[in-house]
Amino acid sequence: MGRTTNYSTEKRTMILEYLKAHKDESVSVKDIENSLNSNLDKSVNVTTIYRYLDKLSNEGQVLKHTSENGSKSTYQYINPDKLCHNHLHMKCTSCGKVMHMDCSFMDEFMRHIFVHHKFTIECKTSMIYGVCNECK
Amino acid sequence: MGRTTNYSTEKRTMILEYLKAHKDESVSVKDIENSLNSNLDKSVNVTTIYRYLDKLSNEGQVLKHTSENGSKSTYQYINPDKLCHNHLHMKCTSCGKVMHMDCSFMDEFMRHIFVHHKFTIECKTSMIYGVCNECK
DNA sequence: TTGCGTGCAAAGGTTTTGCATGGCA
DNA sequence: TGCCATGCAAAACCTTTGCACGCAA
Repeated sequence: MGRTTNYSTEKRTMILEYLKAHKDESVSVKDIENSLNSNLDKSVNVTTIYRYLDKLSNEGQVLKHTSENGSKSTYQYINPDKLCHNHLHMKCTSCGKVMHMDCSFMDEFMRHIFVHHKFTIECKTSMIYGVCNECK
Repeated sequence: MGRTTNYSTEKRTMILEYLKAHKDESVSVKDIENSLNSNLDKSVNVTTIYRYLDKLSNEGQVLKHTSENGSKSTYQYINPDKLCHNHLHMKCTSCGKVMHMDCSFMDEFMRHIFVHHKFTIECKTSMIYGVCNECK
């Protein structure tokens, strides 16, 4: 969790702002690229996006998920105060929204898994897919 | 679920037997390829493996998962009598073993998610990662 | 000035597709 | 015989890496 040097650059600001603006979703590199490069004068290279996302992911500021039936990873900004390693996440396969399962039942669930299935869940990399209320 | 024509060929038998022999794990195409092609006289092409896995996946005979921090998919054979769309699965990131969470608590969990989070889980594509008892 | 950030091109790895051939039913 | 299965090569993607240059501190 050691905070490394963190230059503030225009490109990084653009990427981070996109992530913050879409904090309810888990977005792909393509999403970011397409959005940022619609402003033709201010473009960001894919490599830069990958590297910065990787950095943010290591610092715990975004969650990285590699899932669904493409081989594409998606990334989601998380509020610094959210303890995302303590609860699971549910992603709507229709609209892409990601919900935090941060309720008391989560603890019960983890305990059950641990006691009855002898399995220690790693929330950070797990993702539950399904359909949200609005999309039904 | 409509059963399509299903030719029985030597290659398919080889692949299916490998899957059955590793039904506790979710295996990659590379795994299958490497294993089958250690018999130098009887080799199977990667394309064939992909196409057959795709077919089996559509028929519901294997679960396809695209996860973890590589962009690799893994596949797991499931017994025809297992109702894998009714429960979640837990995969050990260390040994690759996949456990079926088919217990009564699962229903309770699904109900909680549905009632309190207004979210309908799709078990087939979801995967919970963590570490199993033996690997701890 | 120093070291990190960025872009470009190229490479690496996984998965898909087109096409001709082979093989089951 | 009529399809489907297979292999090969190539293409399509996503992601990573090397290297030279740019830029924040």
